[in-house]
Amino acid sequence: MTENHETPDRALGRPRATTHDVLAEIGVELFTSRGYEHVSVQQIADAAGVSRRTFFRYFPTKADLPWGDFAREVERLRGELALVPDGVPLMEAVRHAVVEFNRVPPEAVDQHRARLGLILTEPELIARSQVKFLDWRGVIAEFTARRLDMEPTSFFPELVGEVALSAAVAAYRQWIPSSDTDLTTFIDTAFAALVDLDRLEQGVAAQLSTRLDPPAGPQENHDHRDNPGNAGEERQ
Amino acid sequence: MTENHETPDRALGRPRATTHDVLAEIGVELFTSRGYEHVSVQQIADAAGVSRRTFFRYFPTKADLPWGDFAREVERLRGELALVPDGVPLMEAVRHAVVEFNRVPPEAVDQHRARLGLILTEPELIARSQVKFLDWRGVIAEFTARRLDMEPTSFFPELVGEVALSAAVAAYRQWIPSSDTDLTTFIDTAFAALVDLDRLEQGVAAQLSTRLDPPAGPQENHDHRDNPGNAGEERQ
DNA sequence: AGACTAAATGACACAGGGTGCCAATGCAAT
DNA sequence: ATTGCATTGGCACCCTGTGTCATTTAGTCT
Repeated sequence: MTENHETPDRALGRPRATTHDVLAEIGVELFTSRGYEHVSVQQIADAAGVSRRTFFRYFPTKADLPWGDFAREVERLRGELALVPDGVPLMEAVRHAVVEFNRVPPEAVDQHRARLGLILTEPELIARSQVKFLDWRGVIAEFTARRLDMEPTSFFPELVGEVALSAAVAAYRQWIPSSDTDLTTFIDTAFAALVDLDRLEQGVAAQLSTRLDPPAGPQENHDHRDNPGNAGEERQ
Repeated sequence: MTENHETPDRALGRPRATTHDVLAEIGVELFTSRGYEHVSVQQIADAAGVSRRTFFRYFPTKADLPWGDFAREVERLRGELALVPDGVPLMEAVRHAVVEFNRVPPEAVDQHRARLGLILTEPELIARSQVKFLDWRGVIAEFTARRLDMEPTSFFPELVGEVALSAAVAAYRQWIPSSDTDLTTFIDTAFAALVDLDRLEQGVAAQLSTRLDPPAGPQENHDHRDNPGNAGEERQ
């Protein structure tokens, strides 16, 4: 879209005065400290030493700021899906891809948490998320469509895209305030619950929860493959 | 919230110059004919014979127009859930309530389709939907929380709320352009797929789809009045 | 009838988001 | 030095949304 022109050929014309990343960083900083509504685009532009008009050449909307180069992220998700062998069952494949997609390097965790906190808290950003996630859902829908031999806009592909995003968002919401548990664990648990949805009654729910509330005795091995969800905690 | 003051006690003071419904009707009409972005609040106000300032006393946002009195609708959903007997399994209960919630009288179908079409098509309205649906999800989460004996903001209640909305939205998207099939059928199918998510491979998907595409086989007359909630459940 | 009360409206001003337009800028190649 | 060109900055403009206040229009009380 607007992104990805950071270093195409670096040839001629007046040099750029800023970067998506710089603007995003300054913006998120101001938003978290003063609150989204109390920060004007003018202030962000000033802090970046750039005119207001130029800001809008980098980001189409003030609300796009915390998303950084999200188009690139969506491509990363597409890549994760492409890596999954054809033999893996549909939802297992989606689950694995989404989990891997949400693996963040330890040093970037705090910043990531801040961004997600903003995105899922501030009303105007919550609103914008629905639009930003359109492509995200689309990638899942495309993958599902290929698997089911259907059109990407038909019922089940769209449903799977929608549901996968639901699981991810619910996981984000729980992860944001909890500094102990790894994000991938939440994601993985969400998908596990998704697949067991029809058995989700008091007993089952409590059992699944034990994975999240830290150490309370011997965990029963809910074994999903090589257990991708439980990594990352001892990496600080 | 802002609504529900249409006819409280009808006492003293200057009489109202318009209604939520009138403004909404005019707005949706203009939006569908000229496109959301090309209609200004000023134009809507003019068409309703009201000042622009007054418009914003009825609706907090231009994007709230197509939603009508959504708070009342959310209460209706809460009511549907309250009617479900305690014995019914969780997802079955949610499914039934959402299906009933989405039953629209035949004479209101066209208008409803127009509104949903706007809401799920126009970017700014798509964005707003995320905020509007917050309470909707909350109602499902509360119900789930009571069933699982958990806090409404904990993981599984939020997940179920999120997922239920996903199913509904995916159903809406498919229903909008298809004038033949009843909305409740789509909703019901979506929930059926939800519960069978882990078995959703080529064969199963195709089988579930047969309910939607009428062409082949004995066409079951869409008599939605009878068997409301279990059109798709026949697991072993 | 006339004064009083109160809810709602309308007019105005203002901050902020977003866009179109055009001249100015600064670097590279000629 | 001149030219080419992508990018910037400044300006005007429309729109959304909000605070403020005088004005309207009823019902009610004396």
